[in-house]
Formats: sequence, C-alpha cells, structure tokens
Amino acid sequence: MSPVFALVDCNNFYASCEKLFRPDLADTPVVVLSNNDGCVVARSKEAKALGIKMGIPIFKIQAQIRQHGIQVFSSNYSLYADISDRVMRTLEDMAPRVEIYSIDEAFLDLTGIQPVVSLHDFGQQVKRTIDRWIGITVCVGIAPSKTLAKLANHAAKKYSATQGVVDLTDRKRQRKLLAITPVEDIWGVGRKLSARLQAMGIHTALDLADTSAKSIRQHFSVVLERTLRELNGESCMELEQIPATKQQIICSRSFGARVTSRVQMRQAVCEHITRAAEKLRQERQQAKLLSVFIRTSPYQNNTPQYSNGLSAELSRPSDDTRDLIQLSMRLLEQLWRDGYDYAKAGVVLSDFYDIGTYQTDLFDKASGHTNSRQLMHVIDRINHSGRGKVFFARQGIKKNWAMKREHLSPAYTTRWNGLVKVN
DNA sequence: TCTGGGGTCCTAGGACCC
DNA sequence: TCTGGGGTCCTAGGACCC
Repeated sequence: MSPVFALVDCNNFYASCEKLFRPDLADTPVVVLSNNDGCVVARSKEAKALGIKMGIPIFKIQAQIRQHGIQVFSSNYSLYADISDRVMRTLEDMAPRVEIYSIDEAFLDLTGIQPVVSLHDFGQQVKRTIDRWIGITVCVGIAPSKTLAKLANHAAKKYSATQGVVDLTDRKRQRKLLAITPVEDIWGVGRKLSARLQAMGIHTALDLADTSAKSIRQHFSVVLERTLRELNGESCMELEQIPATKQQIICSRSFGARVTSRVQMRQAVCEHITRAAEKLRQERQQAKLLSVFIRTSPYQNNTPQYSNGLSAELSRPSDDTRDLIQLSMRLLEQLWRDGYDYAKAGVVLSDFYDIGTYQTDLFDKASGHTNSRQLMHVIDRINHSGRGKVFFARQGIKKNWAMKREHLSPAYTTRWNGLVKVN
C-alpha cells in the first residue's frame, strides 16, 4: 500500500500561545522574542501583515512597535511546551501513528484510511478538533511523501481558499503546485543550495523534480537526491515515532549583560552544565565527553575578540552534576583570558552510554560517588516540583549575566500564581 | 545599547594500518 | 632505500531544520 503522510503545523505557534490567554489581544499584532529579548522569532498574522520580518533584531523595529501598538513578549517556553503537549496528545488520539517533529508540528501516518474517510475530510476534522479543544489554529498538508506533505502544508497556509487543508495525493495537483513553488521554499533546500541550484537554471520545485537524480547526486549529495525523489512522490523518509536518543546535549546562552569577571563566568558555565546534566538524566544517559566554549560578541568589532573552546574526557561516563561541574571548571580555567567583554558561554555533552553499560577496565576504582543516583534523583524531583529550587553554590545567587526577559507572560498553565483570574 | 538556542546529517581529508 | 594502493576510523566543517 502506498504511504500517505499528513503534516499538521500550528499557525504562528508562539504568538498564538500568547494570545490564547489574552482575548483582549485577539486582533492586536503580537511578536515573541528569542532568548535575551534579542530578535523576533514569532509573529501573529497581524504582525506579519505589518511587514515585521522573522529574525529581525528588536531594536530595529522600535518605531513600528510604538506606531502600531505591537505587543511584545519574551519567549515563555514552559507555556509553549505545555500547549504543544495538549496538541500532540489530541493528534495521537486521532491518528494511529504520529511523529512529533518539533514543538509545533507533527507528521501523521494516514496510510490506508482513504476507503474509510476521505483524506480531505480527515484533515478538516483534525483542524476543527484542535481549534475547539485547545484554541490553536493548525493547517494540514496531505501527500505521499513527507517533503510533499510539507509543501502541501505551505500551500494550505498561503492560500486562504484551501481553508487550511490541502490534499496533494493527486499527481497532477502535485506538479501544478511544484511549478509555482520557488526552489528555496522546498524543505531541505536552504540559502546556499538554492543559490547553487539557481545558477544551474533550476528555479522552481518542478525544475528540481524533473532533473535527473543521478546528476543531482553527483553535484550535491544523497540528501538532495532524496528530496528530488520525494518531490516526485517517492517516499524516502519514514515516519519516526520513537525519538532517537540524542547524540549530544548543548546548553548555551548569550548573557543579558557582558561578563568580564572570572567569578561570573564560572557561575554561568556552572549553570549551563547543571541544566545539561538534568537533560542528560532525563535521557537516561551518561556522558564521557565534555566541551566548554566562551566567546566575545562577533558583532562588536571595535572591541578585542576572543573565542575558544576545549574538550576533555571524564575518566568514566557520568550523569552526576558534581563530576561535570568539576571538569567544566578545569576547562574554563584553561580557556579564560582576562580583559575581554564576554558575550556568550556554553557547554556540550557527548559520547553517551546507557546507564550501566560502560566497560570499566580491570583496575578502575569503584565508582566515585556512592550516593550519586539517589542524590541526583532527589535534586531533580525538587526542582521539578515547582515548589522551590536546589542548586549548587557555584551557580551563584546574584546573576548579573542572566538572560534578559523583560516582556515575560505569566506561566498560565504550569504555575498556580500564573492562573488566569476571572473577575 | 540592543543580533537566539539546540539539534541532525553528510562529506572531505588526514592519520594510520596492511 | 624506494615505491604503491586500498581500507577504516575520526574529526572538522558545512549545510540544513525549527
């Protein structure tokens, strides 16, 4: 049976989440900012209509914000993650196999449902249900490959006549859409590839689909060859229900204010490594390799620049925050140079092992901390309870470098004191 | 003054071995 | 002493995505 995929994608997701609890903002332009209130990462449809571009630094649109009364929000990930969960659970109730692809989109496997219910009707039903139950608007694209489903979803978003659902299982409709799709709008084709393709005279998705797979393979790579095949309706990417275990965990941040002292930098790295260790334990993995990097701002070209990173192995894989802090502090001491305005620091954990599978050598001493597992478990539980935080002294208390979040909305769904009040 | 963060996959090239 | 080629493994860097 030939496969059928649906891509369900939430419209303007972060902006929609912010509006969900603020009915007064229903028709107001809303933008959501990146961490540190740096640039715009989401826009409501009203903000898009005003021409606010994705990724633009906030300071460049101050005039428009004032002029049009645009509402600005710092990103509130716990809110978005919670709304996302509700959407995904609803999808899982409606389709037998679901791949959660990102915080705001999911692929569904619709193979074989056709004789029972029309694909278009099913798409409409999904859209209606998410709208009624959660209050989030989604668009649905349906096609025989993931790449085409993405394209169908784009079309559903772009053309209002589709009412948010496009069934692209028909070959003729596929080619019609491909013909009016610029090559850079294809999933998997970014700026660089697009430029090279244009130079070869490949301007539309249809141009790419009609190029020989062999020549694309030669000039580019298997990745683009796969994209080409998918554009022709040949499914080369399967639905992946079970998320693959991570290969690496990165925690990094730009500072809210420049860091110039070693003590503050230690606190920041400590904080990152602590978060990374939490994520690692959530994955039920232990890491053997740790990297630390620090750098000044590449945008400040009138001040001296420094950027450096170092990696080191632990003697054995660990998920104990104390081991990771210790090693990261050693690396930081080697990296640190006085006299710079540091803008960002981060840590990377990699080389993962399932807990208990690492082969120690015969003469390895018994593991470092006897109470490690229990202690980390207790710390994680307290920190997730919402009732308070336990942290390591090194993380510091007065954090001048902490992330800027001046426009944060309340935690409507995950904190009691963030609950909406009805008067 | 102010420009995000967290990932994946693929390829080329060097090191090393036989 | 000189010369050759094939294979594997690892890493860095590039490109992409949301």
